[in-house]
Amino acid sequence: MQKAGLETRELILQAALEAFASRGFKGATVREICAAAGQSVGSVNYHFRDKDGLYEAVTSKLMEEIILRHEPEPPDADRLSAREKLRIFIRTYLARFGSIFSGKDNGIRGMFLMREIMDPSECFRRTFSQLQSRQKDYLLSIISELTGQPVSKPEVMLSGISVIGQCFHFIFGRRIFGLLGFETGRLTDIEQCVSHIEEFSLGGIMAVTGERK
Amino acid sequence: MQKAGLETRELILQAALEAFASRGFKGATVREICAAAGQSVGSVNYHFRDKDGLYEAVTSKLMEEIILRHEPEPPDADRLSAREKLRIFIRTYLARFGSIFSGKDNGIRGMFLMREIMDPSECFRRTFSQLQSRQKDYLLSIISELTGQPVSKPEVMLSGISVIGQCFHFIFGRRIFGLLGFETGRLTDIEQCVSHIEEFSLGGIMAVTGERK
DNA sequence: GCTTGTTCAAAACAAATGTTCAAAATGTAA
DNA sequence: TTACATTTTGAACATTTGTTTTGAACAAGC
Repeated sequence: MQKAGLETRELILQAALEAFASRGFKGATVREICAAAGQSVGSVNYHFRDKDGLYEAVTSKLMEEIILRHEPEPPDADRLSAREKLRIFIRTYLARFGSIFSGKDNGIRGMFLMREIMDPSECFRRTFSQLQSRQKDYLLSIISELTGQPVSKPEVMLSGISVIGQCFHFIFGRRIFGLLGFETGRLTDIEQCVSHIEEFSLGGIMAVTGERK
Repeated sequence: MQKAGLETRELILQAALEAFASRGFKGATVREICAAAGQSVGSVNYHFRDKDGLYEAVTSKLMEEIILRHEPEPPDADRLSAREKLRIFIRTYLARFGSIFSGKDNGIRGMFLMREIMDPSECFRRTFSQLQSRQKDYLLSIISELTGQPVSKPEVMLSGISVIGQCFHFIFGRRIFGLLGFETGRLTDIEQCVSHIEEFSLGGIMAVTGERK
């Protein structure tokens, strides 16, 4: 395998990610992708067999990148209080998904993920499920530690959904905040969002589980 | 205009909604739509000019239906306490959007909406923006009344996003709860979800705005 | 230098898809 | 019934699009 071969492969993958993200699998054409990559139409057949092969390559590459960056538990978790862990969890969630949904590439990867969430391919389903499952377990353990209640308690699980729901909406909602009518200016400061979600969630968790801090 | 004409128009609209929702604009073909509606290919041209016209008809009809059912403020709002208003707001949100995202038609309308959110047409943008804006205003007024703080306060707006975020995730998350790894069985009881979001949000709002109930 | 395997470009092909149109069918009113 | 408007049909057309193929350019090994 020659160096040039790998390079054009990457060029096509990048162009394909953008095209699939913004126009979907059917909407994106291999001609358009190859043109954007400065390659000829035949190159898709050579490097990826066909359009499906290209799509799968894009998906698995993206999921690999994401899963590499998404270790839910920080390495020094042992020395942190439950409250600190919660704050770090929220910040990490916002930072990581924030960069995916509105990062340097204008949220292209986020668009791609949303399309996959709505209509998941096998590769995505497997990877994402595993990713989210670990994240959920860690979050529930934090809430459990915070409240002294077992993770099996309904209130703990429901609180977990509430926390994730807020985080997700602060990220995903950006795309539709123009529609939602919220003032979006303040939300550029991630740390302020983190502080809000932390305080709000702590108050909510305590209220739901009947504990007082 | 004859009666039969209106009828086939509706048949095509229904089939088109399903096709567009599950396969997107590009993915759905007019042949497939017409076949599902038991009509010939030419009928789209006759009733809707072309595929774009059909799509716009589907969108505007759906948005009309939705906007009719989404008056945010209940008629007897004056006689309710702020807390009751919040609970009703949450219940209404879950019920209405719940039926859209997982109702009798298997969430087809929700799928269509998600596609529009990601890549909004002009008709959708206008209608949805107006809808969400009224909903936001009403929610913020509730929170303002609840805390005695003006709606302009950042904490009030942030709390609004937290409440909406939870509601949205309890609905939308169903579609990906299988992926998320949460136990989804309990969530079939809407009233339990309402109670949780209400308690959690009250605790959160009070914690964030520094009030005690 | 010759061969071989790899990479790439462009033309060619076949299938699909949106659109058009003229004729047929159907319904309505006189 | 007759005449007219409305609706439906399905074949035909032009375009788009995924795929295949053929040959050239290029590097590496003998």
